[in-house]
Amino acid sequence: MARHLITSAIPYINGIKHLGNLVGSQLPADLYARYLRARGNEVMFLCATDEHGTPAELAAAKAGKPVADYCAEMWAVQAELAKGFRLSFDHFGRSSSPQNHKLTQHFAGRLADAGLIREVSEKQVYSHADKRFLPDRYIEGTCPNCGYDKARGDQCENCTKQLDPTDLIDPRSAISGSTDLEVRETKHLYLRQSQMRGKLQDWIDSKTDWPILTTSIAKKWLNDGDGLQDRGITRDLDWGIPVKKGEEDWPGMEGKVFYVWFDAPIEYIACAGEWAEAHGKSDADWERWWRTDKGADDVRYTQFMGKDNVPFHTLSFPATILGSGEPWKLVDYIKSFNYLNYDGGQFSTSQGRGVFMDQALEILPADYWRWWLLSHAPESSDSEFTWENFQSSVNKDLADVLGNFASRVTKFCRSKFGEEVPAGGTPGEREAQLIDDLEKGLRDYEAHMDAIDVRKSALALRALWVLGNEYLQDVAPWTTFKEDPDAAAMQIRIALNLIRFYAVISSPFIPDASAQLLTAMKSEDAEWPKDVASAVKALPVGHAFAVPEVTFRKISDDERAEWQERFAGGRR
RNA sequence: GGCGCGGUAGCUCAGUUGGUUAGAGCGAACGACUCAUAAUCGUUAGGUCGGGGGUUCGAGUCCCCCCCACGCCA
Repeated sequence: MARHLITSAIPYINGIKHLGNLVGSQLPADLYARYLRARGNEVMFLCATDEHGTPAELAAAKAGKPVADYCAEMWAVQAELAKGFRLSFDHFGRSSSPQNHKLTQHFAGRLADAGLIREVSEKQVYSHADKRFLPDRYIEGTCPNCGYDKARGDQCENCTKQLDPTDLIDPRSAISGSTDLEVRETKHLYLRQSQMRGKLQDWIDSKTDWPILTTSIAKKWLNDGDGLQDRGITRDLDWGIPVKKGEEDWPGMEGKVFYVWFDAPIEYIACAGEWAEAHGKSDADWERWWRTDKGADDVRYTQFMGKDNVPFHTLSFPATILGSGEPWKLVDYIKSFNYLNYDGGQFSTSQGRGVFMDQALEILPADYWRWWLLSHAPESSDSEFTWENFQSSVNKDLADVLGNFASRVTKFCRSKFGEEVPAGGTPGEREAQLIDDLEKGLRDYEAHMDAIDVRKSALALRALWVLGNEYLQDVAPWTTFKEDPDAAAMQIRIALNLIRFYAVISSPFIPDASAQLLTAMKSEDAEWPKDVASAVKALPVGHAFAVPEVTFRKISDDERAEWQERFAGGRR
């Protein structure tokens, strides 16, 4: 039994995430967490909302609410959706928590002491009407290059030219439209990542088992151009963690907050502190997950994220941790994902294109989505959601292969032997063969799960389901029953046990259906099978069961067409 | 423009350090079966592995050039 710390990239507080976001981090992280727990490991699975920054402030203003209230509400919404998708976080925290305030300030202080922070004076646009500094992309004006009148301060969308806010003709605030702008001098803190380049390079180079996607992104940032650049870690905003050096004030930094990318990953750690508080535990209880001097040296830490988050997790956050000089746990393995596209294009929040987490749960139970998303996870390249594919995958894999297996076995038994595991007969060569095949298949499945090969795991699991149908088809108890009822009883006894076996091993993918099947089999034995031979005898002769409700219903062509239409976008 | 990840059967994708007739699932055709959610099981068909050169006894797998898609950056 090992100890596993698992984190999923923390979703931004602003708005409801789409299925691409879900499959890019939270869902595969949950799969892995559930699997490791099922195998008897001690698991700490953490996630949180990323709450700071300008977008949250603007969304709150748009909703007419104080930003803290807005974040609290959106956190509740996201927590509820996470629950809806059965994401089994040990704690779902908030980057705005007191724990994260304290820890972020602590890290900044340590980094400053280590000489890894420098102060930089820069010019930024201040809006009198908005009473705030404007990030580049919140300044609009006419492009000096092409004359487009809605160019943003960072780039012109029309001609794609990169811009500086001061390049714009007739600049105005994208928030209020005000032209009462002023360029002001302001001071900010920069993390001297460039100083850490060697250390980070060595660390990345030591991770030979990481996916190419992960290391290639990290190496690009380390080596491109002049190499890893220092990054600003503060902003002139109200909403965020006040800049402090540990517990002390930071002269010259009054009224400023840490930039969201600096405090967000620290929330991974702070979240464990929130977990401890929420469960009445001590500091030692969470520190044993994060401090290698306090018990975390035997922890294996795995992070899940979309490819856009890789630079922060391979470079910025490790720079923070290494730079602190304290024995915090560094990540052991980063599992990163490509993007999921939607029906020939991208998911789009602004156009309402694609399926979002709340909508998905409105039309179908979580397991349907979990199965499709995980069995098609964008591991090696971007992948594509299509309704045809979703429909055929759900109908074939879940309804026909697994659901129907449970149905045919239980109904046959009920009609011939009644609703209990029948006695009689002796397993023979064919059963030995089945057990052998299942044993190999199970090992294959476990190997893929251990390696976090999500798609391959799904394929291997499905192959195990197929073995059951194959066996039934082969021994045909409905025929056997006519000449040798005892033999048929033995065959169906095995098959009934397979239902329980499938429920147990499928639970990381489809927890609700697994629970339903286990309930139908009236079994509480959900322990991961040590070997198949004993697993197919777990339900003894005479053990009562019930015919389960339809475990997975099919998606009709009409539904598919209707949903395709409904989520095509362009409705907002 | 630079860089990155890809371009493998109708569809979604596997293909370790180059090595016998390129694989899986779905879809298709045919057959078997009838317990079951018109489900299941079996068989078969289907690809000049984006294009062109090269290295090698041998390349989807290495090198060069080009084309296409996506992404990142300037």
